[in-house]
Amino acid sequence: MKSPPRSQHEILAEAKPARLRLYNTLTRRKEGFAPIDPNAVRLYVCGPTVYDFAHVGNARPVIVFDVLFRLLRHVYGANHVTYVRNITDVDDKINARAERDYPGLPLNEAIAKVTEATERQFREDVAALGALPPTVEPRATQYIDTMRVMIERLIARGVAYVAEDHVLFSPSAMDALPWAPRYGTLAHRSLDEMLAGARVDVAPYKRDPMDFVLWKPSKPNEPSWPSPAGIAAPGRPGWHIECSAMSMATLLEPFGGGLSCEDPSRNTFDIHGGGIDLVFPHHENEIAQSCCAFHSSRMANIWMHNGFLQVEGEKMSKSLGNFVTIHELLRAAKFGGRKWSGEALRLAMLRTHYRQPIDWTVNALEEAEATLDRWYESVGDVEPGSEIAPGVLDALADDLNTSAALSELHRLAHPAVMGLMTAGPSRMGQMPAPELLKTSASLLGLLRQTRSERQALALSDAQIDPEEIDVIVAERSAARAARNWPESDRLRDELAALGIAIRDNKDGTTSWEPKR
RNA sequence: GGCCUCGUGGCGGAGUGGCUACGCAGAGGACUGCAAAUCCUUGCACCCCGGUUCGAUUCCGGGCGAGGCCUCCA
Repeated sequence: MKSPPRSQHEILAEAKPARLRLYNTLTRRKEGFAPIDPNAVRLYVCGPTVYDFAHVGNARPVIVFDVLFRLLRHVYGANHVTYVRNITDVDDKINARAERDYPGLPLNEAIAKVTEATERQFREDVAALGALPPTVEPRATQYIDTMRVMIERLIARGVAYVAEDHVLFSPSAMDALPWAPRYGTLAHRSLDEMLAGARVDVAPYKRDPMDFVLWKPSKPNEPSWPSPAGIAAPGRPGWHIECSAMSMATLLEPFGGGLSCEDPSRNTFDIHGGGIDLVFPHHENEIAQSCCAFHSSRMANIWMHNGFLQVEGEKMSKSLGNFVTIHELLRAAKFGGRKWSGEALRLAMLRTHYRQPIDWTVNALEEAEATLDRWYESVGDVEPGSEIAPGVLDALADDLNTSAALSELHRLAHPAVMGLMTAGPSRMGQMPAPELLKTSASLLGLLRQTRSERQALALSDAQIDPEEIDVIVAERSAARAARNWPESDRLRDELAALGIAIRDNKDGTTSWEPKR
Protein backbone atom coordinates (compact mmCIF):
# COMPACT_ATOMS: atom_id res chain seq x y z
CA MET A 1 0.00 0.00 0.00
CA LYS A 2 2.68 2.40 1.02
CA SER A 3 5.12 3.54 -1.62
CA PRO A 4 8.71 2.59 -0.90
CA PRO A 5 10.56 5.18 1.11
CA ARG A 6 12.37 7.72 -1.01
CA SER A 7 15.16 10.00 -0.08
CA GLN A 8 14.48 13.66 0.44
CA HIS A 9 16.67 14.45 -2.52
CA GLU A 10 14.64 12.21 -4.79
CA ILE A 11 11.39 13.72 -3.65
CA LEU A 12 12.70 17.20 -4.15
CA ALA A 13 14.05 16.40 -7.59
CA GLU A 14 10.72 14.98 -8.69
CA ALA A 15 8.72 17.87 -7.36
CA LYS A 16 10.49 20.19 -9.80
CA PRO A 17 13.72 21.20 -8.16
CA ALA A 18 12.44 23.72 -5.69
CA ARG A 19 15.57 25.74 -5.61
CA LEU A 20 15.60 27.54 -2.34
CA ARG A 21 15.30 31.27 -2.76
CA LEU A 22 15.84 33.59 0.17
CA TYR A 23 15.60 37.34 0.51
CA ASN A 24 18.99 38.78 1.39
CA THR A 25 19.07 42.02 3.32
CA LEU A 26 22.59 42.60 1.98
CA THR A 27 21.37 42.84 -1.60
CA ARG A 28 17.69 43.61 -0.95
CA ARG A 29 16.73 40.86 -3.33
CA LYS A 30 15.66 37.27 -3.33
CA GLU A 31 18.63 35.10 -4.16
CA GLY A 32 19.04 31.47 -5.01
CA PHE A 33 20.52 29.79 -1.96
CA ALA A 34 23.70 27.82 -2.52
CA PRO A 35 25.33 26.61 0.66
CA ILE A 36 29.08 26.89 0.94
CA ASP A 37 29.10 23.18 1.77
CA PRO A 38 25.85 21.29 1.16
CA ASN A 39 26.97 18.78 3.75
CA ALA A 40 27.37 21.47 6.37
CA VAL A 41 24.79 24.21 6.02
CA ARG A 42 25.37 26.84 8.70
CA LEU A 43 22.77 29.15 10.22
CA TYR A 44 23.17 31.63 13.07
CA VAL A 45 20.29 33.50 14.70
CA CYS A 46 20.53 36.05 17.46
CA GLY A 47 18.90 34.58 20.54
CA PRO A 48 17.54 36.08 23.72
CA THR A 49 19.21 38.19 26.34
CA VAL A 50 18.04 36.36 29.42
CA TYR A 51 16.75 39.06 31.73
CA ASP A 52 12.96 38.72 31.36
CA PHE A 53 10.20 36.44 30.09
CA ALA A 54 10.12 36.07 26.32
CA HIS A 55 7.21 37.88 24.71
CA VAL A 56 5.25 37.16 21.55
CA GLY A 57 7.60 39.42 19.61
CA ASN A 58 10.48 37.18 20.63
CA ALA A 59 8.47 34.22 19.45
CA ARG A 60 8.49 35.42 15.86
CA PRO A 61 12.17 34.81 14.99
CA VAL A 62 12.07 31.58 16.98
CA ILE A 63 9.21 30.31 14.82
CA VAL A 64 10.37 31.77 11.51
CA PHE A 65 13.88 30.41 11.75
CA ASP A 66 12.60 27.10 13.06
CA VAL A 67 10.68 26.76 9.80
CA LEU A 68 13.86 27.62 7.91
CA PHE A 69 15.78 25.06 9.97
CA ARG A 70 13.18 22.40 9.20
CA LEU A 71 13.24 23.28 5.51
CA LEU A 72 17.02 23.17 5.35
CA ARG A 73 17.03 19.83 7.15
CA HIS A 74 14.51 18.53 4.67
CA VAL A 75 16.47 19.69 1.64
CA TYR A 76 20.03 18.99 2.77
CA GLY A 77 19.43 16.25 5.32
CA ALA A 78 18.88 16.53 9.02
CA ASN A 79 22.52 15.86 9.85
CA HIS A 80 23.86 18.41 7.41
CA VAL A 81 22.53 21.57 9.00
CA THR A 82 24.01 23.40 11.97
CA TYR A 83 21.68 25.92 13.57
CA VAL A 84 23.16 28.13 16.26
CA ARG A 85 21.02 30.31 18.50
CA ASN A 86 22.96 32.04 21.21
CA ILE A 87 22.00 32.98 24.73
CA THR A 88 23.28 36.33 25.90
CA ASP A 89 23.88 36.04 29.61
CA VAL A 90 26.10 39.03 30.19
CA ASP A 91 24.40 42.36 29.76
CA ASP A 92 23.67 45.50 31.74
CA LYS A 93 19.94 44.81 31.64
CA ILE A 94 20.62 41.52 33.39
CA ASN A 95 22.61 43.32 36.05
CA ALA A 96 19.83 45.83 36.61
CA ARG A 97 17.27 43.09 36.86
CA ALA A 98 19.37 41.14 39.33
CA GLU A 99 19.84 44.17 41.58
CA ARG A 100 16.13 44.85 41.52
CA ASP A 101 14.91 41.30 42.14
CA TYR A 102 17.54 40.12 44.62
CA PRO A 103 18.60 43.23 46.53
CA GLY A 104 20.16 41.30 49.41
CA LEU A 105 22.31 38.96 47.37
CA PRO A 106 25.81 39.52 46.05
CA LEU A 107 25.38 40.66 42.46
CA ASN A 108 27.04 37.63 40.92
CA GLU A 109 24.69 35.24 42.72
CA ALA A 110 21.69 37.36 41.84
CA ILE A 111 22.73 37.40 38.20
CA ALA A 112 23.07 33.64 38.17
CA LYS A 113 19.56 33.32 39.55
CA VAL A 114 18.14 35.66 36.92
CA THR A 115 19.89 34.11 33.95
CA GLU A 116 19.24 30.52 34.99
CA ALA A 117 15.55 31.07 35.64
CA THR A 118 15.03 33.08 32.49
CA GLU A 119 16.90 30.62 30.34
CA ARG A 120 14.90 27.71 31.73
CA GLN A 121 11.66 29.56 31.04
CA PHE A 122 12.80 30.41 27.53
CA ARG A 123 13.49 26.77 26.77
CA GLU A 124 10.05 25.76 28.02
CA ASP A 125 8.38 28.47 25.99
CA VAL A 126 10.08 27.70 22.69
CA ALA A 127 9.47 23.99 23.18
CA ALA A 128 5.77 24.77 23.55
CA LEU A 129 5.95 26.69 20.30
CA GLY A 130 7.10 23.49 18.66
CA ALA A 131 10.57 24.77 17.86
CA LEU A 132 13.25 22.17 17.39
CA PRO A 133 16.21 22.72 19.67
CA PRO A 134 19.03 24.44 17.79
CA THR A 135 22.11 22.36 17.11
CA VAL A 136 24.15 24.57 19.42
CA GLU A 137 23.07 27.10 22.03
CA PRO A 138 26.21 28.92 23.12
CA ARG A 139 26.14 31.19 26.15
CA ALA A 140 28.11 34.40 25.92
CA THR A 141 29.91 33.88 29.22
CA GLN A 142 31.48 30.70 27.85
CA TYR A 143 33.26 32.70 25.15
CA ILE A 144 34.74 35.67 26.97
CA ASP A 145 38.27 34.46 26.26
CA THR A 146 37.46 34.29 22.58
CA MET A 147 36.10 37.80 22.66
CA ARG A 148 39.24 39.08 24.36
CA VAL A 149 41.50 37.49 21.75
CA MET A 150 39.34 38.93 19.00
CA ILE A 151 39.48 42.38 20.52
CA GLU A 152 43.26 42.22 20.82
CA ARG A 153 43.48 41.31 17.18
CA LEU A 154 41.20 44.16 16.18
CA ILE A 155 43.45 46.54 18.09
CA ALA A 156 46.52 45.07 16.39
CA ARG A 157 44.90 45.57 13.01
CA GLY A 158 44.26 49.21 13.72
CA VAL A 159 40.48 49.14 13.72
CA ALA A 160 40.08 49.33 17.49
CA TYR A 161 41.71 51.42 20.19
CA VAL A 162 41.91 51.68 23.96
CA ALA A 163 40.53 54.75 25.69
CA GLU A 164 39.83 55.18 29.39
CA ASP A 165 39.80 51.40 29.95
CA HIS A 166 37.32 50.94 27.12
CA VAL A 167 38.08 49.35 23.79
CA LEU A 168 36.32 50.98 20.90
CA PHE A 169 35.84 49.80 17.37
CA SER A 170 36.45 52.43 14.72
CA PRO A 171 34.35 51.88 11.60
CA SER A 172 36.15 54.63 9.73
CA ALA A 173 39.42 52.73 10.16
CA MET A 174 38.10 49.73 8.24
CA ASP A 175 39.09 51.35 4.94
CA ALA A 176 42.71 50.49 5.74
CA LEU A 177 41.96 46.76 5.57
CA PRO A 178 41.67 45.96 1.87
CA TRP A 179 39.50 42.90 2.35
CA ALA A 180 37.04 44.44 4.77
CA PRO A 181 33.61 45.48 3.53
CA ARG A 182 32.57 49.09 3.68
CA TYR A 183 30.83 49.90 6.97
CA GLY A 184 27.14 50.35 6.30
CA THR A 185 26.90 47.66 3.65
CA LEU A 186 24.10 45.83 5.41
CA ALA A 187 22.13 48.85 6.56
CA HIS A 188 22.69 50.51 3.18
CA ARG A 189 23.91 53.67 4.73
CA SER A 190 27.15 55.52 4.44
CA LEU A 191 29.07 56.69 7.46
CA ASP A 192 28.28 60.26 6.44
CA GLU A 193 24.58 59.56 6.37
CA MET A 194 24.72 57.95 9.75
CA LEU A 195 26.61 60.84 11.21
CA ALA A 196 24.07 63.25 9.80
CA GLY A 197 21.27 61.28 11.39
CA ALA A 198 22.96 60.70 14.71
CA ARG A 199 21.27 62.41 17.60
CA VAL A 200 23.01 60.81 20.50
CA ASP A 201 25.36 62.27 23.01
CA VAL A 202 28.80 61.03 22.20
CA ALA A 203 30.84 59.58 25.03
CA PRO A 204 33.94 61.72 25.59
CA TYR A 205 36.37 58.86 25.10
CA LYS A 206 35.18 58.18 21.57
CA ARG A 207 37.35 59.51 18.77
CA ASP A 208 34.43 59.45 16.41
CA PRO A 209 30.70 59.41 17.10
CA MET A 210 30.23 56.17 15.18
CA ASP A 211 32.78 54.23 17.23
CA PHE A 212 31.19 51.50 19.30
CA VAL A 213 32.22 49.63 22.43
CA LEU A 214 33.96 46.28 22.27
CA TRP A 215 34.94 46.16 25.91
CA LYS A 216 34.15 48.28 28.93
CA PRO A 217 35.38 48.46 32.52
CA SER A 218 33.30 46.94 35.31
CA LYS A 219 32.60 48.43 38.69
CA PRO A 220 33.94 46.31 41.57
CA ASN A 221 30.63 44.46 42.11
CA GLU A 222 29.81 43.99 38.44
CA PRO A 223 30.70 40.82 36.53
CA SER A 224 34.20 41.15 35.20
CA TRP A 225 36.88 39.27 33.36
CA PRO A 226 40.53 40.01 32.61
CA SER A 227 40.66 42.79 30.04
CA PRO A 228 42.45 42.77 26.69
CA ALA A 229 46.16 43.58 26.77
CA GLY A 230 46.80 47.18 27.66
CA ILE A 231 44.01 47.50 30.20
CA ALA A 232 44.80 46.60 33.79
CA ALA A 233 41.31 46.90 35.21
CA PRO A 234 38.95 43.99 34.67
CA GLY A 235 35.93 44.55 32.46
CA ARG A 236 33.20 42.98 30.40
CA PRO A 237 32.38 42.73 26.71
CA GLY A 238 30.15 45.02 24.73
CA TRP A 239 27.04 43.60 23.18
CA HIS A 240 28.01 43.28 19.54
CA ILE A 241 31.24 41.35 20.03
CA GLU A 242 29.41 38.47 21.65
CA CYS A 243 27.69 37.32 18.49
CA SER A 244 30.86 37.66 16.43
CA ALA A 245 32.71 35.47 18.89
CA MET A 246 30.01 32.87 19.27
CA SER A 247 29.31 32.52 15.56
CA MET A 248 33.03 32.15 14.93
CA ALA A 249 33.45 29.52 17.62
CA THR A 250 30.46 27.48 16.50
CA LEU A 251 30.26 28.01 12.73
CA LEU A 252 33.81 28.79 11.57
CA GLU A 253 36.29 27.02 13.83
CA PRO A 254 34.62 23.60 13.71
CA PHE A 255 34.69 23.85 9.91
CA GLY A 256 38.30 24.85 9.47
CA GLY A 257 38.03 28.62 9.78
CA GLY A 258 38.19 31.07 12.62
CA LEU A 259 40.78 33.09 14.44
CA SER A 260 43.76 31.00 13.46
CA CYS A 261 42.76 30.80 9.82
CA GLU A 262 43.77 33.44 7.31
CA ASP A 263 42.00 31.83 4.37
CA PRO A 264 39.09 34.21 3.67
CA SER A 265 37.09 31.52 1.92
CA ARG A 266 36.81 29.62 5.19
CA ASN A 267 35.60 32.55 7.23
CA THR A 268 32.09 32.94 5.89
CA PHE A 269 29.04 30.98 6.95
CA ASP A 270 25.75 30.65 5.11
CA ILE A 271 22.90 32.45 6.82
CA HIS A 272 22.62 34.93 9.65
CA GLY A 273 19.17 35.80 10.95
CA GLY A 274 17.41 37.98 13.47
CA GLY A 275 14.81 40.68 13.92
CA ILE A 276 14.78 43.59 11.51
CA ASP A 277 15.55 45.98 14.34
CA LEU A 278 18.94 44.32 14.66
CA VAL A 279 20.08 45.31 11.18
CA PHE A 280 21.56 48.45 12.59
CA PRO A 281 23.65 48.71 14.57
CA HIS A 282 23.95 45.16 15.85
CA HIS A 283 24.41 43.19 12.66
CA GLU A 284 26.33 45.93 10.91
CA ASN A 285 28.76 45.88 13.82
CA GLU A 286 28.97 42.11 13.84
CA ILE A 287 30.01 42.24 10.22
CA ALA A 288 32.63 44.88 10.92
CA GLN A 289 34.12 42.95 13.85
CA SER A 290 34.07 39.53 12.25
CA CYS A 291 35.37 40.55 8.88
CA CYS A 292 38.21 42.57 10.35
CA ALA A 293 39.16 39.94 12.91
CA PHE A 294 38.87 36.86 10.71
CA HIS A 295 40.13 38.27 7.44
CA SER A 296 36.89 37.90 5.57
CA SER A 297 34.93 40.08 3.22
CA ARG A 298 31.65 38.45 4.13
CA MET A 299 30.64 37.29 7.57
CA ALA A 300 27.59 35.45 6.22
CA ASN A 301 26.34 35.12 2.66
CA ILE A 302 22.70 35.69 3.39
CA TRP A 303 21.21 37.96 6.03
CA MET A 304 17.58 37.35 6.88
CA HIS A 305 15.41 39.57 9.03
CA ASN A 306 11.93 39.02 10.33
CA GLY A 307 9.48 41.91 10.53
CA PHE A 308 8.24 43.55 13.67
CA LEU A 309 5.18 42.63 15.67
CA GLN A 310 2.46 44.81 17.05
CA VAL A 311 -0.19 43.89 19.59
CA GLU A 312 -3.79 44.69 18.66
CA GLY A 313 -2.58 47.48 16.42
CA GLU A 314 -0.21 49.08 18.88
CA LYS A 315 3.46 48.80 19.55
CA MET A 316 4.01 46.42 22.42
CA SER A 317 5.42 48.09 25.45
CA LYS A 318 5.24 47.74 29.18
CA SER A 319 4.00 51.28 29.57
CA LEU A 320 1.01 50.63 27.30
CA GLY A 321 0.22 47.55 29.36
CA ASN A 322 -0.08 45.38 26.28
CA PHE A 323 2.97 43.27 26.94
CA VAL A 324 2.18 39.65 26.04
CA THR A 325 4.59 37.03 27.29
CA ILE A 326 4.61 33.56 25.82
CA HIS A 327 4.41 32.18 29.33
CA GLU A 328 1.12 33.96 30.10
CA LEU A 329 -0.35 33.08 26.75
CA LEU A 330 0.20 29.38 27.32
CA ARG A 331 -0.64 29.11 30.97
CA ALA A 332 -3.00 31.87 32.04
CA ALA A 333 -6.48 32.73 30.85
CA LYS A 334 -5.43 36.33 30.52
CA PHE A 335 -6.04 36.82 26.82
CA GLY A 336 -9.49 36.06 25.48
CA GLY A 337 -10.38 34.24 28.68
CA ARG A 338 -8.56 31.02 27.94
CA LYS A 339 -5.20 29.36 27.57
CA TRP A 340 -3.81 29.04 24.08
CA SER A 341 -1.73 26.32 22.56
CA GLY A 342 1.77 27.18 21.42
CA GLU A 343 0.78 25.61 18.16
CA ALA A 344 -1.99 28.17 17.67
CA LEU A 345 0.49 30.98 18.23
CA ARG A 346 2.77 29.35 15.69
CA LEU A 347 0.00 29.04 13.12
CA ALA A 348 -1.18 32.60 13.75
CA MET A 349 2.37 33.82 13.16
CA LEU A 350 2.89 31.81 10.01
CA ARG A 351 -0.20 33.26 8.34
CA THR A 352 1.88 36.33 7.62
CA HIS A 353 5.05 36.30 5.57
CA TYR A 354 8.03 36.65 7.88
CA ARG A 355 9.25 39.94 6.43
CA GLN A 356 5.89 41.66 6.78
CA PRO A 357 4.93 43.47 9.93
CA ILE A 358 2.43 41.42 11.89
CA ASP A 359 -0.41 42.41 14.16
CA TRP A 360 -0.87 39.97 17.00
CA THR A 361 -4.53 39.62 17.99
CA VAL A 362 -6.65 37.31 20.10
CA ASN A 363 -8.90 36.91 17.08
CA ALA A 364 -6.02 35.45 15.10
CA LEU A 365 -5.44 32.91 17.86
CA GLU A 366 -9.12 31.95 17.84
CA GLU A 367 -9.01 31.37 14.11
CA ALA A 368 -5.81 29.40 14.44
CA GLU A 369 -7.20 27.08 17.11
CA ALA A 370 -10.32 26.47 15.02
CA THR A 371 -8.21 25.67 11.98
CA LEU A 372 -6.08 23.29 14.00
CA ASP A 373 -9.21 21.54 15.25
CA ARG A 374 -10.35 20.91 11.71
CA TRP A 375 -6.93 19.78 10.54
CA TYR A 376 -6.48 17.46 13.49
CA GLU A 377 -9.84 15.96 12.69
CA SER A 378 -8.62 15.32 9.17
CA VAL A 379 -5.34 13.70 10.15
CA GLY A 380 -6.66 11.79 13.13
CA ASP A 381 -3.91 9.73 14.69
CA VAL A 382 -1.95 8.85 11.55
CA GLU A 383 1.81 8.78 11.69
CA PRO A 384 3.73 11.18 9.47
CA GLY A 385 5.36 9.71 6.37
CA SER A 386 8.17 10.97 4.23
CA GLU A 387 6.41 12.87 1.46
CA ILE A 388 5.81 16.60 1.44
CA ALA A 389 3.13 18.00 -0.83
CA PRO A 390 4.97 19.71 -3.70
CA GLY A 391 2.91 22.88 -3.33
CA VAL A 392 3.96 23.25 0.29
CA LEU A 393 7.60 22.70 -0.53
CA ASP A 394 7.52 25.12 -3.44
CA ALA A 395 5.90 27.79 -1.31
CA LEU A 396 8.45 27.44 1.47
CA ALA A 397 11.32 27.31 -0.97
CA ASP A 398 10.23 30.69 -2.25
CA ASP A 399 11.60 32.74 0.61
CA LEU A 400 9.51 30.95 3.22
CA ASN A 401 6.13 31.88 1.80
CA THR A 402 4.27 30.36 4.71
CA SER A 403 0.97 31.98 3.73
CA ALA A 404 0.99 30.16 0.42
CA ALA A 405 2.10 26.98 2.15
CA LEU A 406 -0.82 27.19 4.57
CA SER A 407 -3.14 27.73 1.64
CA GLU A 408 -1.86 24.42 0.25
CA LEU A 409 -2.52 22.74 3.58
CA HIS A 410 -6.09 24.03 3.49
CA ARG A 411 -6.42 22.51 0.06
CA LEU A 412 -5.09 19.18 1.29
CA ALA A 413 -7.45 19.22 4.23
CA HIS A 414 -10.46 19.84 2.03
CA PRO A 415 -12.93 16.97 2.44
CA ALA A 416 -13.17 16.35 -1.27
CA VAL A 417 -9.43 15.89 -1.45
CA MET A 418 -9.45 13.86 1.72
CA GLY A 419 -12.15 11.59 0.34
CA LEU A 420 -10.43 11.15 -2.98
CA MET A 421 -7.09 10.45 -1.57
CA THR A 422 -7.89 8.10 1.24
CA ALA A 423 -8.80 5.68 -1.55
CA GLY A 424 -5.20 5.66 -2.66
CA PRO A 425 -2.54 7.73 -4.30
CA SER A 426 -3.76 10.66 -6.37
CA ARG A 427 -2.15 13.30 -8.44
CA MET A 428 -1.69 15.35 -5.31
CA GLY A 429 0.74 12.87 -3.89
CA GLN A 430 1.75 9.27 -3.33
CA MET A 431 0.54 9.06 0.22
CA PRO A 432 -3.04 9.06 1.47
CA ALA A 433 -4.30 12.56 2.17
CA PRO A 434 -4.23 12.49 5.96
CA GLU A 435 -0.61 11.38 5.96
CA LEU A 436 0.29 13.89 3.30
CA LEU A 437 -1.35 16.68 5.27
CA LYS A 438 0.34 15.60 8.46
CA THR A 439 3.76 15.28 6.89
CA SER A 440 3.51 18.51 4.93
CA ALA A 441 2.35 20.39 8.00
CA SER A 442 5.31 19.07 9.94
CA LEU A 443 7.62 21.05 7.69
CA LEU A 444 6.01 24.12 9.22
CA GLY A 445 6.20 22.56 12.66
CA LEU A 446 2.43 22.04 12.73
CA LEU A 447 0.28 18.99 13.53
CA ARG A 448 3.03 17.40 15.57
CA GLN A 449 0.58 15.82 18.01
CA THR A 450 -2.07 13.25 17.25
CA ARG A 451 -5.70 14.22 17.39
CA SER A 452 -6.12 12.13 20.52
CA GLU A 453 -3.26 13.89 22.24
CA ARG A 454 -4.69 17.28 21.37
CA GLN A 455 -8.10 16.33 22.72
CA ALA A 456 -6.72 14.83 25.88
CA LEU A 457 -4.81 18.04 26.46
CA ALA A 458 -7.90 20.15 25.92
CA LEU A 459 -9.84 18.01 28.40
CA SER A 460 -7.22 18.29 31.08
CA ASP A 461 -6.81 22.04 30.46
CA ALA A 462 -10.54 22.50 30.92
CA GLN A 463 -10.55 20.01 33.83
CA ILE A 464 -13.29 17.94 32.29
CA ASP A 465 -14.07 14.40 33.45
CA PRO A 466 -14.91 12.28 30.40
CA GLU A 467 -16.97 9.79 32.39
CA GLU A 468 -19.21 12.52 33.71
CA ILE A 469 -19.76 13.74 30.15
CA ASP A 470 -20.56 10.26 28.92
CA VAL A 471 -23.32 9.99 31.52
CA ILE A 472 -24.96 13.24 30.42
CA VAL A 473 -24.65 12.32 26.76
CA ALA A 474 -26.35 8.99 27.51
CA GLU A 475 -29.17 10.76 29.35
CA ARG A 476 -29.66 13.07 26.41
CA SER A 477 -29.73 10.18 23.97
CA ALA A 478 -32.46 8.59 26.05
CA ALA A 479 -34.44 11.83 26.06
CA ARG A 480 -34.10 12.11 22.32
CA ALA A 481 -35.22 8.54 21.82
CA ALA A 482 -38.30 9.43 23.88
CA ARG A 483 -38.75 12.54 21.72
CA ASN A 484 -38.49 14.61 24.87
CA TRP A 485 -37.02 17.65 23.11
CA PRO A 486 -37.10 20.12 26.03
CA GLU A 487 -35.08 17.73 28.19
CA SER A 488 -32.76 16.94 25.32
CA ASP A 489 -32.08 20.64 24.72
CA ARG A 490 -31.61 21.29 28.42
CA LEU A 491 -28.94 18.60 28.60
CA ARG A 492 -27.28 20.02 25.50
CA ASP A 493 -27.12 23.41 27.21
CA GLU A 494 -25.73 21.77 30.31
CA LEU A 495 -22.96 20.21 28.29
CA ALA A 496 -22.26 23.51 26.59
CA ALA A 497 -21.90 25.12 29.99
CA LEU A 498 -19.28 22.51 30.80
CA GLY A 499 -17.45 23.41 27.62
CA ILE A 500 -18.53 20.40 25.63
CA ALA A 501 -19.84 20.44 22.07
CA ILE A 502 -21.77 17.44 20.82
CA ARG A 503 -22.28 16.15 17.35
CA ASP A 504 -25.51 14.54 16.27
CA ASN A 505 -26.74 12.82 13.20
CA LYS A 506 -30.16 11.36 12.53
CA ASP A 507 -29.26 8.19 14.43
CA GLY A 508 -28.10 9.91 17.56
CA THR A 509 -25.09 11.55 19.12
CA THR A 510 -21.96 10.52 17.30
CA SER A 511 -19.30 12.26 19.36
CA TRP A 512 -18.50 15.04 21.78
CA GLU A 513 -15.42 17.12 22.28
CA PRO A 514 -14.22 20.09 24.25
CA LYS A 515 -15.36 23.36 22.75
CA ARG A 516 -12.52 25.62 21.73
C1' G B 1 16.50 65.71 9.84
C1' G B 2 18.73 60.99 7.41
C1' C B 3 17.66 55.82 5.84
C1' C B 4 13.92 52.03 4.90
C1' U B 5 9.30 49.24 4.48
C1' C B 6 4.28 48.96 3.56
C1' G B 7 -0.98 50.55 1.65
C1' U B 8 -5.31 44.20 -1.63
C1' G B 9 -12.65 42.51 -0.58
C1' G B 10 -16.22 43.25 6.36
C1' C B 11 -11.47 41.16 8.77
C1' G B 12 -6.69 38.42 8.19
C1' G B 13 -3.48 37.67 4.15
C1' A B 14 -0.64 35.63 -0.60
C1' G B 15 0.17 36.76 -5.58
C1' U B 16 0.22 38.41 -10.65
C1' G B 17 1.18 42.90 -16.61
C1' G B 18 -4.52 40.33 -19.31
C1' C B 19 -7.75 34.27 -15.97
C1' U B 20 -9.61 31.32 -8.85
C1' A B 21 -5.42 32.92 -3.97
C1' C B 22 -6.44 30.98 0.65
C1' G B 23 -8.67 31.45 5.69
C1' C B 24 -12.37 33.80 8.91
C1' A B 25 -16.92 36.33 8.98
C1' G B 26 -21.71 37.16 5.78
C1' A B 27 -25.80 35.28 2.46
C1' G B 28 -28.65 31.09 0.29
C1' G B 29 -29.30 25.74 0.25
C1' A B 30 -28.67 20.42 2.01
C1' C B 31 -28.70 17.69 6.55
C1' U B 32 -31.29 18.11 11.70
C1' G B 33 -37.07 17.41 16.06
C1' C B 34 -34.62 22.37 16.45
C1' A B 35 -29.64 23.39 16.54
C1' A B 36 -24.40 22.58 16.28
C1' A B 37 -20.89 20.30 13.23
C1' U B 38 -20.32 19.10 8.16
C1' C B 39 -21.16 19.64 2.90
C1' C B 40 -22.85 22.53 -1.59
C1' U B 41 -23.53 27.44 -3.76
C1' U B 42 -22.49 32.56 -3.41
C1' G B 43 -21.59 38.24 -3.05
C1' C B 44 -17.38 41.44 -1.84
C1' A B 45 -10.74 44.05 -3.69
C1' C B 46 -6.37 45.72 -5.28
C1' C B 47 -5.07 54.21 -1.37
C1' C B 48 -5.21 58.80 -4.93
C1' C B 49 -3.24 61.25 -9.47
C1' G B 50 -0.33 61.00 -13.73
C1' G B 51 2.90 57.98 -17.17
C1' U B 52 4.54 53.41 -19.99
C1' U B 53 1.40 49.59 -22.44
C1' C B 54 -3.32 46.90 -26.86
C1' G B 55 -4.15 46.18 -21.53
C1' A B 56 -1.85 47.63 -14.71
C1' U B 57 -3.86 45.96 -8.62
C1' U B 58 0.96 44.26 -10.67
C1' C B 59 6.13 48.48 -13.96
C1' C B 60 7.73 54.09 -13.53
C1' G B 61 6.93 59.13 -11.28
C1' G B 62 4.32 62.21 -7.83
C1' G B 63 0.85 62.65 -3.75
C1' C B 64 -1.57 61.05 0.65
C1' G B 65 -1.57 57.58 4.71
C1' A B 66 0.63 53.83 8.16
C1' G B 67 4.89 51.68 10.34
C1' G B 68 10.15 50.74 11.36
C1' C B 69 15.46 52.02 12.08
C1' C B 70 19.12 55.96 13.31
C1' U B 71 19.02 55.07 21.34
C1' C B 72 18.02 49.30 24.95
C1' C B 73 14.91 46.25 21.83
C1' A B 74 13.23 40.15 18.07
